[in-house]
Amino acid sequence: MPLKHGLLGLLNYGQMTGYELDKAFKASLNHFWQAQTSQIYRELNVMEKFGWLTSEIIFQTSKPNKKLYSITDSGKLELTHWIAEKNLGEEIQLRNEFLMKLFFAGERNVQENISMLKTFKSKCMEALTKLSQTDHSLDYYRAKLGETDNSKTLYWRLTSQFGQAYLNMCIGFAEESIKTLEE
Amino acid sequence: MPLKHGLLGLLNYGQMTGYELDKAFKASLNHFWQAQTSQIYRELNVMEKFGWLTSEIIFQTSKPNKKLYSITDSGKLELTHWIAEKNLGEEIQLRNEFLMKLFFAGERNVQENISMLKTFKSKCMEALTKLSQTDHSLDYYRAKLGETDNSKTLYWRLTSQFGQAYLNMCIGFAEESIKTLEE
DNA sequence: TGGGTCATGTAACCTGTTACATGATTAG
DNA sequence: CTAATCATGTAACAGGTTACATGACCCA
Repeated sequence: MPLKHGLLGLLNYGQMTGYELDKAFKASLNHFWQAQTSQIYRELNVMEKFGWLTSEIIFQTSKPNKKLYSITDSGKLELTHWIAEKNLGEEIQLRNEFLMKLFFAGERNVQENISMLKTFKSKCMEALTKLSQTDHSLDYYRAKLGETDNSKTLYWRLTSQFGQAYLNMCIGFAEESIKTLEE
Repeated sequence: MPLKHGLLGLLNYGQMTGYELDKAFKASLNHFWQAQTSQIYRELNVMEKFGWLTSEIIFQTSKPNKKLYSITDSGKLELTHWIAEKNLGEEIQLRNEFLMKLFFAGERNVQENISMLKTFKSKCMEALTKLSQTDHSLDYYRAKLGETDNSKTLYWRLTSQFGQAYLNMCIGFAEESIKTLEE
């Protein structure tokens, strides 16, 4: 359950409301996992029932009240167990709708497919730009956590490097494929 | 709906039963999309209700009866529309549980993380071996379709090349990351 | 006065996963 | 005799998506 564990991991850095979690999630984990705001609120309820979290309502005037979540000891255990799971294997599988389209692209003429690959390439280049923005928000969160050493940010940076390597690979693939089709 | 359209695409090559579709799916599309057998049967029912397919029951002695599906004109239209959709964008997003674990790996000691990356690397190398088997089954299906030209198999091969490039990128990433952590 | 931020969700639906069920034939 | 192949699913549950609702405050 990667979404639940992602939320656990973020709460392990400190207490947060659902609203803040949603923003933190989208600023840090979004390039390799996506979640809707509504889904995050739903999962938080479930996780509280599991005993992984506790919540406390903060009453506010001139702003809506909010619910501050904290990770419990049981939640911390769950997080470390999940990280240590030896299940790596299904987790590496690709699920890619673009490749599904490409697979069946033989139904169309070559020109349309070249233009599809060009669109793909430019989307990847856009995404690459956005990823560097993720790096900036990592710096922001590191400052917020008052991290002096690299123990956490090192791994954050690794995931972002993976994202970059992936997108560069996609761009290279698109270029190669376009060349092949142009022959 | 990539699964429905993947099934449409396969049926567009010729009539098949659910059982045969399941095998064809797993032999050709599985490296970028996964589906359970039960899900395939369920989707076929839905697609028939949509009018994308028709089915005919083949009675057999000494073997269970079977249901042979054929794509309709409306199904063919749907397939080509879906391929031509200009939505490329969400389709390129990564969803990777391994990266989620890596992101939060700062909670553990470096040795455990190095060993996780080594496991990751060896799983990727295994997957690379399996992919070359996919190439063989593509040859098998090409022969079955009696394809003389490359119009379809060219695109099949491209998706397989993408898979190879992806896995090689993962292996390189793992090696680099292990080096960084060993410092 | 209109749009953005703050802050919470519910409801319905679609898609994916897991577990289970049946039962004959055929190849080693 | 046993395991695989053939061939079909159902049921329950988990996870993801889409659409909608509420309402005050603040800034331009």
